[in-house]
Amino acid sequence: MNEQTTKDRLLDAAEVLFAQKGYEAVSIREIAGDADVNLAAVNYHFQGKENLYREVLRRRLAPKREKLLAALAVVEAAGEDQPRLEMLIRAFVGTHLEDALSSPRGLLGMHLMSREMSEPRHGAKVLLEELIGPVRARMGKLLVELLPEADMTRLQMIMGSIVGQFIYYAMYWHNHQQAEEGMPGMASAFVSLGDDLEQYIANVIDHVTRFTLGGIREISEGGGQ
Amino acid sequence: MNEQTTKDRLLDAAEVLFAQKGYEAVSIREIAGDADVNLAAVNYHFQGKENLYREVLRRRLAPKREKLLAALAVVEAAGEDQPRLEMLIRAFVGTHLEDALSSPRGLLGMHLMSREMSEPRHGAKVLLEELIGPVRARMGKLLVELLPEADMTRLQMIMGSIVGQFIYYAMYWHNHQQAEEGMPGMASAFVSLGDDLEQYIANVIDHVTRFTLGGIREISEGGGQ
DNA sequence: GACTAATTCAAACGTACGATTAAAATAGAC
DNA sequence: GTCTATTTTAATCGTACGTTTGAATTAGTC
Repeated sequence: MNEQTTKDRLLDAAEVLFAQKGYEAVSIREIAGDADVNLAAVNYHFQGKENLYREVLRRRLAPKREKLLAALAVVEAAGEDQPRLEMLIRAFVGTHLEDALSSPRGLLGMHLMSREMSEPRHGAKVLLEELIGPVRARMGKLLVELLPEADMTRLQMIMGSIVGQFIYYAMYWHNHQQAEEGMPGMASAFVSLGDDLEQYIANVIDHVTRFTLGGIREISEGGGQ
Repeated sequence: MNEQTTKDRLLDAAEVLFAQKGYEAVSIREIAGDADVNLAAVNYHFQGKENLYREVLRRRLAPKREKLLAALAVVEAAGEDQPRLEMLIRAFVGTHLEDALSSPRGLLGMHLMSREMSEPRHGAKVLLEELIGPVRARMGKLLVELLPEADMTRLQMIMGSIVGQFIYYAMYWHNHQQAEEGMPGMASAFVSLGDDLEQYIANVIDHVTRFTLGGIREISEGGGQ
């Protein structure tokens, strides 16, 4: 009847719960219950809650890292006649967000990563750096190449502005979905950005790309200070 | 010897701990211990942990709301000959961040708010909306006035880009400070954005303002889609 | 089918938590 | 100084948590 192994059932259930509520708010009893698995299985297969969490992160983020590196490689290979800066931004934002659309569970990875970036958990910091570090390094190298006149601090802040927007829009969808169930008073203050995830993501990709390009241009033109 | 009331000691200790570790990771025993106060005082004065947290938020965010509304009023009063869009962005970002510099504890309010915005706690949602709702409403009204050609969705996304950057840079400082204590390996991947908070904040205000203005210009010029 | 290793299971362990209680101590009013 | 209301204190309650245990079950090998 159930083809999945106990280990996979646990990973699946844990992923949903961790993404929805955060690490601390989820008990392994709840995970085991959702996975229809005995409580002790968590410790048998993962040697503890913290490591289960790390495995959830790794499983979702490692493929995403590869997709991102591949997308950046395309930009690297592009000729100088092409709009490589726009390609770069769009590749970064688009790959991230389209991955979230690729499967019904894709969005969970974005929640997990966004949460972890805005508030790194102690036990997962090293893993997170292993997963996003290479992407950041490669993107940084490309930015240096495409914006040779900018110093390191400025490049760092540009990346911050991109990532900041990006995380915000991921969190926004998450919170917006949760807010809709039972908080009608909240809705009046929020203008809906669309109820269709696919359309929302397309909007965000387009907006962040153009907004970022404009921001970079403004900063680059002005020169120092 | 100690002039502060028990209530204030609790609020002060709780504020630091909640900002540093988040609501769930702090126990009322820890708060009472830091405040040098009996455990039961929390429930006597605040009727529970959740309400203590709300009072911490309220105490820090209510004055900030007033400062923001005052700053926005100045922009509203400005004549059309002045660069009101730039004034608006700078007022919003600057007031937020300069408040964080106004006292040694000012930064705590930013952490609390950023955390709460990126992941609203159930018990504090209504309070948060009461504190940031009026600011968002007034700022939205101003944006509509200054960017009459943009539709609601676009304005909403512009505000998202501003807030997203803003929260990211607040969190960044927070995490950066924590990362420095005992994670030297992390530093290699991060380019430091400065160790001086005052300089950091000045940089962020300037960067976010210019970046945002560029982004808005790019989006407005392009027109629809 | 017997033997072994891997897995699942029910039960319990120790701990930390938020909350409550009733007595003790303090402060304020007259 | 006495009486009352407020505040502080130590002790305890019930609960939920992550983890551990040892027996029961299943799967794999010859």
